[in-house]
Amino acid sequence: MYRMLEKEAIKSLESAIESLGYEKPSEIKVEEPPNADLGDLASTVSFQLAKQLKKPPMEITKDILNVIEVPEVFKSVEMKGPYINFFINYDNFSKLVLDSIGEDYGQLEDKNKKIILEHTSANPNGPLHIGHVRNAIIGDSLARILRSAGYNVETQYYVNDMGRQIGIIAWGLLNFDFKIEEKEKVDHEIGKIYFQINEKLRADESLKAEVSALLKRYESGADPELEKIFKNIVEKCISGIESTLNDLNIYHDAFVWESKFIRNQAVIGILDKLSKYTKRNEVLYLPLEDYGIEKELILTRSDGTSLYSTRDLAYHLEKSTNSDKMIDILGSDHKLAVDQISIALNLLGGKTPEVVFYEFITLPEGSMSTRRGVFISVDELTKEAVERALVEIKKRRTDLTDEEALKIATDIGIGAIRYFIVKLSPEKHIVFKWEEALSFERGCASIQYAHARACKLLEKAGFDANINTQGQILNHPFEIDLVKMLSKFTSIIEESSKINRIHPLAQYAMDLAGTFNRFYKSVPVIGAEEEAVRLLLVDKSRMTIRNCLDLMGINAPASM
RNA sequence: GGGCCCGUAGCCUAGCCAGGACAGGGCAUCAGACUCCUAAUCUGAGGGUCCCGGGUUCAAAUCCCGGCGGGUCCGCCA
Repeated sequence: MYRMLEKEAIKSLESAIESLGYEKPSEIKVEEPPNADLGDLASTVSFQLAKQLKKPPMEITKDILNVIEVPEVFKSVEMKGPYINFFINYDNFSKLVLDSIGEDYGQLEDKNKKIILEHTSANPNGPLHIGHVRNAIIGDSLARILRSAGYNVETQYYVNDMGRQIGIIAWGLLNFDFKIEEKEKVDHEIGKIYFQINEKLRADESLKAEVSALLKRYESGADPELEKIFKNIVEKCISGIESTLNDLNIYHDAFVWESKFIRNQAVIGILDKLSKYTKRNEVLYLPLEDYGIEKELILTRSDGTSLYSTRDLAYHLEKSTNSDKMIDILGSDHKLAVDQISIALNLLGGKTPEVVFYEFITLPEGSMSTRRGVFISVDELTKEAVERALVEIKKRRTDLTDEEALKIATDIGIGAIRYFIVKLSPEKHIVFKWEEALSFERGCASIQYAHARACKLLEKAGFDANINTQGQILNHPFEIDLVKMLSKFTSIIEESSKINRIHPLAQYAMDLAGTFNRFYKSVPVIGAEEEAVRLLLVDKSRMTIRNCLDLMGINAPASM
């Protein structure tokens, strides 16, 4: 609804400028004035025209105001200095906004486009740690936003089952008496084994050749026993990872194993197609100087085996064929690799992936490493988050059963984690601190709290959606603020989906909750003369907050 | 050494791509608000060389150039 306002304002400005015979600027923008006294939308078009017309902006503003036709949704258009400011007619607008909000508010029209979004794709050599979780949360939230914006989104986890890491684990299981015993969560067990085998490899460098030989044997596909061993490790580890992700409300539509692209000959086919561009010394490589990249893309090792990039190329080509658009979520350390792959992909006739890069999460003492066994696992983080939330809820509610309290604490704990990640621009480096990651005041919990308040209020009032609001209007300033805030939801979704960024949603959710809480605190609902229309406003707020949280993968408990 | 990213109150951060009205939030600090729909809330206050220096512009946190500080990449790793 907010977008409609902007469009109406711009349209009226355009026709005013046209009727004055001025040359129209290439783009007319409207912005929000710094405070409500200055209206709801403002244009600086007079500044833009000043140069061309050699007239002071103030005079241009006067000219425009003389001829402008005020669109119906606005009460007036006024001159505020050289700015042209629009004032909304809230009697009409409020009704329009309330009418436009339903249970599925935020679900935009089908765009009829298929997007394959790859995220997480962590190596199956141990549990997810808090570095990986940034990828997963960004990916899952973006997928939700894109779906809401009307895209058909398939999320994929690319499973690296052929990498050196898995080779190391397999080699260790074959040569020492390590066993996957599943006494604890299996991905954690594999992570420990991986760490221990690395210790042995560090002690004796010559053992690395044995790992390479094993990888070569696996890639050849000639050893079904070995295949079983690799598959077993990877499947088990992925099952642990998947359960971690599920705890965070993250579900992938597909898991795509990279070995598939060796077994189905896709990699061979690609090497063949690229052969007119590739060169060979000890290795097969694609020179990229002509494309402004100094570093060549290596496609096969000197022993003839493929590399991650080679397989990834095949994977991207498949995604390219099966979608209108592909999006990858990747750590910014992959920037060079993506540039390289993209060029190769274009040579092969594939599309260029859109990539969301994020910076690392590090610990105060330095970076994490599965190999060195230095990391905080996502499972630890989740457990801690829920425990802390449970302490908070027990402080406030004595009427709940343990089961009810745990359920709410889970929603709050997970919400805190996801919100902590979602609210930040991905290009910001994060130094992980428990207190920052798991804050419950003015954090995600306060958004969930606003929702719970709305639910409780409606319940108490015995609200019925078919309520008659005849003759009641919203005119309290906090009601107006809330209406306006609600109306912005769809434009935030549209905007976020356009730029593949999720943090505007987080900001919006916080602003919306704040606006609702202010209204709740100062405007009585039950027993008021305007009770019906206010209840309706509360109900629409409830839907909007819930749907907004859902786009971030956060549950909205009805009671807290 | 070269490429990319980041630098905004004690701390975290939005705004930067598409330059516009006194740079928005949050945490922390201080002062207030529960006989009234849940105080995980709300109201108010203090706190800023928008890293530094040039430039472009009527107008720069935002664009350009040059520095400084931090991160990251430059593997026959993924």
